[in-house]
Amino acid sequence: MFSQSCKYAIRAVLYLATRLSEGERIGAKALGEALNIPAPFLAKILQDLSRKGLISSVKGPGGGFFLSEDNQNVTLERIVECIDGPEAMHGCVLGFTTCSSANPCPLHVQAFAYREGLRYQLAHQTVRELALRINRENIKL
Amino acid sequence: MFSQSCKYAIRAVLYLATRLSEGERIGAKALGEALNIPAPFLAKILQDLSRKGLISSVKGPGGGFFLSEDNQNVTLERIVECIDGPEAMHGCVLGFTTCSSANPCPLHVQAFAYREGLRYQLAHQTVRELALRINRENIKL
DNA sequence: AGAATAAAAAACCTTTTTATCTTTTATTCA
DNA sequence: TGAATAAAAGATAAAAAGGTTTTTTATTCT
Repeated sequence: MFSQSCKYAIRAVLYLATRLSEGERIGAKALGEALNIPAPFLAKILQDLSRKGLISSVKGPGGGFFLSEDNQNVTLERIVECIDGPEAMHGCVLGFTTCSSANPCPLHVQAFAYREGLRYQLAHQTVRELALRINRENIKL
Repeated sequence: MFSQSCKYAIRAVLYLATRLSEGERIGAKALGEALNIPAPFLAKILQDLSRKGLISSVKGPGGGFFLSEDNQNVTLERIVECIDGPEAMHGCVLGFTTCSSANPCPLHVQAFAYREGLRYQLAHQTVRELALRINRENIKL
């Protein structure tokens, strides 16, 4: 469903949203260690996200990655799009180019329900909202 | 979700189930052409399925791939397992090793509910049953 | 028996994904 | 100002997925 990079990206952003206090920043290395993700690889991913304005960063001593107020209003869907591309959650499960409810592939109904359900969450839930739930329900990253 | 190989495998098996009459067989080359799948690559996949007894084959002139009575009782889940491995539909969406309903990842509830729906179909629907529906509803492959 | 056919098997190549390493640039702070 | 820090950028490496080619083996049909 999601590429490895995309999974890393989601976990990293949620870490920034839930574990960093106001004004605090974290470097790629420390974040990699905290989440058990290869740090140089994670750095690449964070730079992608930063370039597209989904997360923020500052260079130099005391610098690192963090989320601005704006960044917290980003939906998970945009993060997925940024890393896996806009088609990540839209293609047919069986790879049919013509698959639709009018012209369904053999697994269309089940697959569509599954994916749309998840996609709805990703599209409608912001990082901020999800972060609140993670804290409230004490969910691990 | 499914690898390219797995998508090809499912389509190929469903072709055998719906387009071949009693006693008929089809070669990898013709099947590749019919389904728009690179034939040599498809051949390898078919050989995997054949080795594990999910489809049948005979060599030599007039030979090719086909489904025995037994083969038609195979579930799609077994085909997916054969090609993508047993964990294909079981891992956490975010790649957490510890993800479960007791210890959920941030997307667990949504992802789990919808994925189980699809998995249930794959696990309980045989190739024969799906083939009937494909014929009844005139679904394209 | 021998030619033709087609799967099985094995080796190989290409592309994409995942991961690492090195250099450069911007920032802070002493 | 300059040393230290950390992101940005780019180049490289390793592994996996996707795809092709070649050789071998089994079967059929003349």
